[in-house]
Amino acid sequence: MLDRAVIDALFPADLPEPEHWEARYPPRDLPEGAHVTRFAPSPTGYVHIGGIYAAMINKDVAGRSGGRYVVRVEDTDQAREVAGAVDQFDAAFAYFDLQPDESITAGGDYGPYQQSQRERIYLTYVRHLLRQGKAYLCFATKEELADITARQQAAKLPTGYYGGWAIWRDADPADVQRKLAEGAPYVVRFRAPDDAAGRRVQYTDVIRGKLEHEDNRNDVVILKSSDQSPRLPTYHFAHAVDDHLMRVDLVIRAEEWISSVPLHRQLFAALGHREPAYAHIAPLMKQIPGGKRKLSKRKDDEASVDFYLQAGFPAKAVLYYLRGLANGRLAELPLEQALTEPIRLDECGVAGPLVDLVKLEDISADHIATLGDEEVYDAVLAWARTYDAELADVLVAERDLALRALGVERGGDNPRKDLRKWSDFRPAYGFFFPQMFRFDREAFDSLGVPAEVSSAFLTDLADGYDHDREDWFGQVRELAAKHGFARNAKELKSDPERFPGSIREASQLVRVALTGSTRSPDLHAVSQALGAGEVLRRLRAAVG
RNA sequence: GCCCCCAUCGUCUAGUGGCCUAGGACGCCGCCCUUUCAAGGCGGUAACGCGGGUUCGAAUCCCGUUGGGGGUACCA
Repeated sequence: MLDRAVIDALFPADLPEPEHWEARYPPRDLPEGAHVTRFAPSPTGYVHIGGIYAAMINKDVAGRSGGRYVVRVEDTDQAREVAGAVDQFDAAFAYFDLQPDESITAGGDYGPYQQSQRERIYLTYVRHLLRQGKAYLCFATKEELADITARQQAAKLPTGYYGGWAIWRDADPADVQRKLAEGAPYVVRFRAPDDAAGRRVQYTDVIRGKLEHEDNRNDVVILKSSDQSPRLPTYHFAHAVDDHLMRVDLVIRAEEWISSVPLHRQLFAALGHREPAYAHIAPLMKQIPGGKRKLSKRKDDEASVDFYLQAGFPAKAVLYYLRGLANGRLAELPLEQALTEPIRLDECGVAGPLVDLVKLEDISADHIATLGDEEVYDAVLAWARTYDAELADVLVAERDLALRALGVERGGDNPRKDLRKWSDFRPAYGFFFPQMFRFDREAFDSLGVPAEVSSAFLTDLADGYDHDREDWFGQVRELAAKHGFARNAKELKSDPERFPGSIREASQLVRVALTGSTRSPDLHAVSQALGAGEVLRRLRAAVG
């Protein structure tokens, strides 16, 4: 073991002792049974939808218990850091109403909430471990490490830096000092307990129950290379320091961390910190040909929160869907109720669910159908301001028209469900606005009605158009008959040669003329929203 | 290679030894309604991965196997 003086010389002279930080971050004064949870994203890009999922569960469990929910940014990997990521986190949390009780922006008594600013805290504990011989300096090079791994693989041994393979674990202090004098860069490794090899450990996961593992025997790196500044810890060590000092007592995180639990427990024990309870949630998956895999930031658009924001899925619909994934019970409840019911950890599934966008759209359409016209208008406008500027301008200029359009067949017992997300507004309702209306000649011609018949029919309709007629559709019906259309599809079918089409085709001519599409809400309602002038203009334009 | 997690209709799931002829929701298919498109109503399709045990009895317990997922980094 190195002399204390040698160890201390490695650190700033004014570095506090652990007691200082203990006093600075005292145990929280919280009611019995309250939990402190956290979400710890790394700023390597946009937020993953799985992150929203985890954040939602963390926040719900903490809030429900009367505890605290904190967001801590894990920016210890400077090489992978993406600028602006933290702001994106905040924007995503705001959209989904998942604001933390404590974070970089929200503040709090247990900060800083960004690991790159906690260097001195980590150094205190690294020095503490070093002085006790529970950690040591390692000068192994990349090449040496790769060589160790290769030899272990060849011998079918577990890979890692442990036991006899750990070349600096029991190095002669003189050799260490010589390296130090040379200025060779080093990392600090945790000294796994000597009796760890072959030992099995058990712990109880809040979601999965009893879990058993081989104990950790790797001397993992806890402090990254000395040739970097600031000196930052690895995830594992930061977890053992930060979650203790932030007084987090319930760690809810993704399943990929299960294998690290034995290590984490050793770290907590070595530091003399009380270990938190763990709850490992199943990762969100994606269907791929022949199976499924974890949603990947790189490969899958729908892994990104941006995807949901851009498409304009209402936050509540996404939350409702996610809650249903976490607790199946909630999926059976009405949305508003599911949003307020607690998420229970012991009801969380252990198998990774597939993200089903079709289901999400269904949920979302149902939800939007319950919204009032003004609510939809406001939401579409808010969405359009960042994702469709042209639409936003039109919405502002034509507020009344927009509201009338949204009023068509919405509300009541059987509302239209043609909006699954805000980006559906333009294709579904855009035609209402003269600025965005495009007559579709191709759709018009594809109806198969001879041009002279359709022209005569629509001209006739326009000439005698009665906008306020009580039986509005009656005039379409009458003129269709006058121009030789069959009264119904059956009649047309009985003698196809005799008619230019049926009342269906006649209706569709009017529909395409007025809406530019063969699909639209009720024609009478559309005409009323449009106004007589616009109806006539479109009728005549279709005639050409 | 080594370690770990998981396994019911296409999807999310209910199911904790007899209530299971395996239930619900979404999707899908069909029919009804209808001037179109949605919506809605009604009906239907569809699953316990496989092999051994234990038991009077297993989707449920045990073992094995297969399949999927994850870890094994100075990424988190």
